[in-house]
Amino acid sequence: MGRGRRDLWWQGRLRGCGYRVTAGREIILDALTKTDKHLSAEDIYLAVRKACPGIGLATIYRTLEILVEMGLVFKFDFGDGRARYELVEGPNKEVAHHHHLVCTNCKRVIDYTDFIEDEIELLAKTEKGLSKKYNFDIKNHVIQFYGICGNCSTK
Amino acid sequence: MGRGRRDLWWQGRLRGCGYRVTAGREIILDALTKTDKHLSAEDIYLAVRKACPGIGLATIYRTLEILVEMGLVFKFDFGDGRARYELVEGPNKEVAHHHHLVCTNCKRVIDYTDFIEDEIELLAKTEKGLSKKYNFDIKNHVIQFYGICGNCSTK
DNA sequence: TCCCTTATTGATAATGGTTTTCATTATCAA
DNA sequence: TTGATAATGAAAACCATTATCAATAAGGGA
Ligand SMILES: [Mn+2]
Ligand SMILES: [Mn+2]
Ligand SMILES: [Zn+2]
Ligand SMILES: [Zn+2]
Repeated sequence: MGRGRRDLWWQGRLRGCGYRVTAGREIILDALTKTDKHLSAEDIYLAVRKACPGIGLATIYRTLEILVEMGLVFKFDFGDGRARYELVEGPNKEVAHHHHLVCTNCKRVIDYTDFIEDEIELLAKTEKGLSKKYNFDIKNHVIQFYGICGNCSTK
Repeated sequence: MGRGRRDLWWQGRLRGCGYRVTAGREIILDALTKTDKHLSAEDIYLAVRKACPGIGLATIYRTLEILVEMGLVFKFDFGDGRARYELVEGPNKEVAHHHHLVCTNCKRVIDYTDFIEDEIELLAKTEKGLSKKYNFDIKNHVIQFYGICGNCSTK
């Protein structure tokens, strides 16, 4: 396992898109890599402040916008009034592709990877058909199930 | 085909949930029934003003919140900074269940019903499995494909 | 290594969709 | 018809996100 200077994998992608490599961008990407939660911009802001106290919230938003545009990060709306961000894929694919169960009552979000194989297969077929019929270049997809989680239904 | 007083189908549901039947609610539901577009609160406000000039924007928001909670209306986020609303199902199912293609460039939204049969079948299976495993009562789902539409890619 | 161009940043104000407040009005059961 | 109370409109408040702008830092070239 490589032990060299860490987290170089995304630097090339940033530079390739004409962006500069900065401490803020490194630490934000770091925060997203280290968690399995669905962080809001403010969550990231607070987490990142420890290692980089001077950072501004605007930088968080600007960086996230870039990362989403580059396809490194997903931006989600789970219905709680703020956007949530999640790494698409880690350097060695530690983050698996998955879909979401969203509780409309407590806003809890459950990642699931069960049944993903069948879904992926169907999605591939559907994407191909839709791309052709609607002349639409599909980049990614969102599948979310909404309902009431176990915690909320027992009350 | 019945010809009696129109649009009574939702009145029972409103009352059943403890809500009163009002002119505003009727006309808002009417606007949603009459269109195949994905209306924002302001779109509805402007459309409804013609028939009900005194109505306030706050009433639109309050009514939509109720309709979403009752399951008569879907609330979507297509990434253009405002929520979009769409009738779940008309009185006689004029509105078919469908999914969406969303252009991340121009924000255009395409409804599609192709491939829906396979999707529905898979979703039913997936929902059953997820409900049991995660003790989650699934009420509905969202499937959206993101990408670049034909208009945007030719430029 | 130093310079220079310019992308990036932090602080702050502005924006704008949505929610809240509150006094007035309308619904509907009795 | 009446009374309890839900619903409404106008306006202000809220608050996540974006824009502004002067200061700073990245990095290609000398
Ligand atoms: Mn997730
Ligand atoms: Mn639609
Ligand atoms: Zn819950
Ligand atoms: Zn487009």
